[in-house]
This record gives sequence, structure tokens and C-alpha cells, in this order.
Amino acid sequence: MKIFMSSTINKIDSKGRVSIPSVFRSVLEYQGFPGVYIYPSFTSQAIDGGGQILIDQIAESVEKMQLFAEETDALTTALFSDTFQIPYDQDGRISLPEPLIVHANLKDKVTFAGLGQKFQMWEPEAFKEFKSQARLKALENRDLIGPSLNTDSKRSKESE
Amino acid sequence: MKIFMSSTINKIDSKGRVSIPSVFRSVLEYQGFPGVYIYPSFTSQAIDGGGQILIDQIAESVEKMQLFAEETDALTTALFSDTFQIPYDQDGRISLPEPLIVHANLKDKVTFAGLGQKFQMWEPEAFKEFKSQARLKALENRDLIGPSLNTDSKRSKESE
DNA sequence: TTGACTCCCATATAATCCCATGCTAGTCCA
DNA sequence: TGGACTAGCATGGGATTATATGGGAGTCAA
Repeated sequence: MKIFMSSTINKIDSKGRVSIPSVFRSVLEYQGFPGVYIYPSFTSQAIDGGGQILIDQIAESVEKMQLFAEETDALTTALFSDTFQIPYDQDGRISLPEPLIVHANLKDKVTFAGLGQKFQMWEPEAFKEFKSQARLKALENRDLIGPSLNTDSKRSKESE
Repeated sequence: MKIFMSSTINKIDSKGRVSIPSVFRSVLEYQGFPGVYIYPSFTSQAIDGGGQILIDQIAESVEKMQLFAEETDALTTALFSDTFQIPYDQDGRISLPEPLIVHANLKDKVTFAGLGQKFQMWEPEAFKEFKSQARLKALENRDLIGPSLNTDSKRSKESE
């Protein structure tokens, strides 16, 4: 499965365009739509983004909640009314909607950070801050995560 | 099952390329992707690496979590934003991302050390230091590991 | 007509391709 | 036993391609 990973800092040019990182584009195209779905993060001063799969998952998880019709409407409105579907041009660039620029406090650079099934766009300094916090939290919860965080020894059994 | 073992020192050339050791490549290709997934170790000044299996394990343990939880963003950021998926070229070489070079303090050589399901890349002097520590720890904890070490099996040999 | 957006092309830098070289370990054969 | 041949691997470097970015020109709608 292809997922979003790694992070890069790209420039927002004088026309307000920014390149979607090439490695992200290949994930998005693999999902079937050469563009992004982006919306303001609920919990951070960042932009959440993803491809077709992310949107499908969100829609699906709403359905599973088995709400009354009007509640579902309210929820989906809340989720999707701030969501933009933006195809990128042939050079792989989009121009960011003004409300999202404001929400993430973007200036002339933006960090694209892969989070697996989705990615985020951050003002670069704010992202550095968030990431160092995130690493600390992850270390505290290392036992939930599996082998990746635990560097050495106790599990170095081998099998044939 | 094929795993990463033994260690070698390879050179980082003037273009920043380094050869993935041949024995590691055969493990990686066996896992289905002719390339590596690498990220900064959470606990050492080293680069952790692995193949498809390692990344699948991580992705799987994350998928069980909730979609909009604030904690999930932090966790996936810690796990994926510093992880690079890098296919090697037909000569078996990759070029290392700058952030990882900095994290591991690499100059012009790098030690590849097999750790079973994953491997690490170290600045060679730092690795020597780390290894002597690791030996001590392993001796202290020999009873946790199982019978193989105590019966002095043929496969517990190591080169210096 | 103006402003926002897209299309198209140019360019610098970085990444990758492709081929050559040298080293090492193993093998074969006299 | 020793020497030459061979194959696989790591490495060096020139040539080519990909990527991010800048900017001119065209399109569309208000």
C-alpha cells in the first residue's frame, strides 16, 4: 500500500502557487485523482490533506455512526463544507484557498508532512515545534506501536 | 525467513550516494520492494531502516486508531514524517536525505548493521562505541533471549 | 477591464542512468 | 599447490532526466 511519508518544505510563489511534492503526487495518482482534498485541521493550526481514499474513509466512518438523517447531514456538513477538492496543474502545483492560508498562518513557505493515510501542511517553524512534541509523545507510548521504536536487544530473536 | 544480519562499512561518495550491502538487498527484494524505508532512530544517533514488512507492521498498528484523535496526528507525525521510502538504483545505491545525515552525524562512511527485522546505519566510530555497550547489555540479559546463546550455537558469532 | 486562475515554457539544481574500474573471493585446472 | 581465470560487489564519474520554481501569455468571469 502506498502512503504519505517524509516531509519537505516548498515555496509559495508570488502567484500563491505551491508544488505538491513529487512523492505525494505519486500516492495521489495511485488513488485515482491527480489532485488533493484539503481542509483545516480540527486540532492544529495546519491543513489536513489527502486523496480519494481519505475522503472515502471519512464518509464511511460517518455512515457507521448510524445517526439520524439530520444528524448525519449536520456532521457531513461540518466535515466537508470546509474541504476543497483541488486538482494540481501539469507542473504539480495548486494555489491554496485563502481561508486555509489563514488557518495555518502560512507565509511564503510550507512544510508538507506525511502522516500515512493523510498529510499535513504547516508553517515550517510551527511544524518543527509540533514534531518535537510528537516525538516525545511517541516515545512515551512506544509499547503501543510495535517494533519500530524499540531499537535494541530484548526482541532480537531470530527464526528461520 | 530472511533477516538482516552482520555489518559492513560502505563509503558515501562525492554525490552523496551509498551502496546498500548486497546481503541486505536480497532481504529487501525478498520482501517485495527494491529499496529501503529509513528514519531517524528514536533512541540513538543512528538511522533505522527496514523493508516492506517493517513499514507494514507500523502502518497496521496505526490503522487501528481513531481518525480524528489529536493523539493520532502526533503519533503518525512522529512515525511517518521523518520516514523516507527510497528505491535504490540499478547499482544498489541510494542517496541519503540531508536530515538523516545530520541526525546520524555521517561523514564519508557509514556502518550498516543488521538487527534482524531491521537494520541501522551509523557513523562507524559511533557504532563501535555502541556495539561494545550492546554486548554488555546482551550478556546481562542472556536469559531473556532463549537457549540459543547459552548453548553457544554456531550462529552467534560476530566479526570484528 | 481587471483580477484570479491556468497553460506553457525556461532554468537551476538534484537525482538517477549508464558504463567503466578495481577489489575480493571463489573456482578450476595443470 | 599455486596460479590464472571468473563473477559479484563497491565505487567513480560523465551524461541524462526529474523536480521545484520563475515568469509570460491566454482564458474566463464578474
